[in-house]
Amino acid sequence: MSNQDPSRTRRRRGSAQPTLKEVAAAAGVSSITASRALNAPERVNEETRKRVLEAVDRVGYVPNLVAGSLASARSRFIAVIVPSLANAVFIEVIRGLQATFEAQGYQILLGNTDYDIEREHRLVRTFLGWSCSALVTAGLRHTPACRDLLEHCDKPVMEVMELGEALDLNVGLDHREAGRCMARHLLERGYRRIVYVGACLDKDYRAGLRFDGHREVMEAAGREAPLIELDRLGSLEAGAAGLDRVRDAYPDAEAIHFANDDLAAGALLHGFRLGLKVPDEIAIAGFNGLALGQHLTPRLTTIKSPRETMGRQAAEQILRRLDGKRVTRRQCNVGFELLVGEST
Amino acid sequence: MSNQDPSRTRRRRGSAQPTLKEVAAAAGVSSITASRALNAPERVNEETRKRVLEAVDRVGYVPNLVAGSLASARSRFIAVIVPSLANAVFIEVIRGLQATFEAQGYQILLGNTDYDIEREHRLVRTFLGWSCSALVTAGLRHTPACRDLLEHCDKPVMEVMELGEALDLNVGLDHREAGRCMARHLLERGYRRIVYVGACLDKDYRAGLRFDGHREVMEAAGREAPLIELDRLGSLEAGAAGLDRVRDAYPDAEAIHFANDDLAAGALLHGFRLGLKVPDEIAIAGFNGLALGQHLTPRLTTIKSPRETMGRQAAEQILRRLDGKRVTRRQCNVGFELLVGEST
DNA sequence: TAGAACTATGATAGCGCTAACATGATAGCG
DNA sequence: CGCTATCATGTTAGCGCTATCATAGTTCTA
Repeated sequence: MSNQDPSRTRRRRGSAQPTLKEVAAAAGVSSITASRALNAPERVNEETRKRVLEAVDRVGYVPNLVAGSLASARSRFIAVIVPSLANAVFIEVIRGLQATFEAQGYQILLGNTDYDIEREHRLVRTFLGWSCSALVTAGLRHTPACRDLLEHCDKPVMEVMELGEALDLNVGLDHREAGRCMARHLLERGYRRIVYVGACLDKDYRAGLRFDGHREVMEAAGREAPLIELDRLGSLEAGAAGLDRVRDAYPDAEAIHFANDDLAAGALLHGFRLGLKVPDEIAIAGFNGLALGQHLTPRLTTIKSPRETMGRQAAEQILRRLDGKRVTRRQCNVGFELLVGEST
Repeated sequence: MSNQDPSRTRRRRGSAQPTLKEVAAAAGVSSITASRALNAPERVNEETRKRVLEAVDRVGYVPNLVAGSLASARSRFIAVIVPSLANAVFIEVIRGLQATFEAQGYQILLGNTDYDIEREHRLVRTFLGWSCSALVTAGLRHTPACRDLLEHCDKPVMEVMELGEALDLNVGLDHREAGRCMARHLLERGYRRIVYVGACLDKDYRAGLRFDGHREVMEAAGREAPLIELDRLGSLEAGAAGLDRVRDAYPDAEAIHFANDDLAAGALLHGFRLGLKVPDEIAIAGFNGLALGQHLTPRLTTIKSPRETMGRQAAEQILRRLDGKRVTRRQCNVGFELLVGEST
């Protein structure tokens, strides 16, 4: 059986949507002129541009960005990779990135690693496959293969959240120093038996860095630095459990340095339920500077990091680089601020 | 000055990355076989597949998804459009969507409208331009042009959060009924002078629907339904301000029905700072069932909606549709649950 | 054992757009 | 006035992949 119509050429129909060619025909110009009218208006006569825009409306044209990206070998995608969406901290960074990038016509591709650097690697591959314009990832730890990809992809790579030996661009803060800062504060307040409570420090290794700073200061002061590690990531429940575990394991503890505000707030609220006097019976400190902590009674002592700003700064640096400007300061320390409440 | 080598054809270099063709050459097969080895393994001999995969590793091939999408006229993108990233509610829905879609190899394209349906329209255009496989948007309200795009794009369109006259698929809950439910609860508890406090009800119109339900029940009971509208969206600060405004404007109010838990928790915490007895002096109720409310003392009475589940269900329905299966039940009510705490 | 059905692979032609080069018209300059 | 510079537009050839059709070999069926 032969083809019913051998003269008919092979058929393939894409999206059935109107294409630039049709717009061009409707406007009486070539398709490249239509393309320019949309993407580089200054290169086209005012009159012509108007005609093209009218034609766009008339035929209901929606640009095929996939085709455009393939042809130009670049997309207006920015890959953003974070370890978790459950943690408000990352959401705020994303918000800063998003606001800045969207205003410049970039679209964010969001990836979630669940604190797994293998998944990070997979996400990086995928996003590179989308010809993203730049990559933003939370943290400095990657698999060797992922490192390799990032180093050789020839796109701006931004590592946010922490400072250190970065691949390319880096906006963040010094977590070890933040840990030291809070430990010093607690010692200054006169507390001596201080327990650090973290959750999954292997995953949330930045909290691990803060603990390192904490321990450093404690040991320099000739004090021990006991650690309790919870097995669930930051949540109010986990914080409540943490308080119980400290009271159980270290009945004479005077203060608890929590790895983050979720845990600390959970402990504070739990302490309240138990009728515990904070900070007289036990002092509580956190990290992040979430709004919640500042609305509790007593207000939570914590360290505030400028997360949305961090996102904005990261985005701005990347945009500068994408505009062809050399970025001189590749590393940017956004710092942090000790907020002293009544909980310590 | 002529070209240095006129015989050389026009040059254009894409990403300088290895392509499928190179992989194919390295594996000694045609590029289409290499393509199949990666995308339809069952259509290729076991041996051949292995050789291709080795070649992929050898040359460091990263698939160009843009080219693939153009050729196949579909991408593994799912567009997700939410009004805000500042609101934990949407984040949780996104989490549900993300977990389900990512497991199936789909990538989420996240868009944020800032509660502006014009921006929603722009985002829909952009995402359609990316040949996304499906669209998820929070809510049933769109500009007419956006409606039109969504109706004619021939892709699964999922409207989440609320139930109603949907374009295509719909997973959500009945906000009006939720408002009724809480109003009934407050009346049953014996409160009579009840103030509803919302924030930007024109934007957060779902909270407006809940107020409608609330008012309906109040009026049926022969009671008034005073409304106080704040000008900042849900936050602890706004909730504190809301409590102050109610005490100022309605000194004899017995209960406050807040539009969401952020406001309610803010009020509860503020009341605590003021030394106000809740619920004796004033009862407080919220909506959402956030973890925070359940950790406060007194526990917040609220209505819990299964947000992550909503995301998962939405994703599953879409996946079913994308797999070619007809979805019979286009509308899915995920319901809600009244959580009675000690705050009422 | 002829034919159907299936398996494994390949050749070819796009997908819809834009980079690179080309062209013709007009303006600017000494 | 000839020459270059600039502007507005067009022609052509891909970007890297996959849909479609084609082909040869193998297995199954009656």
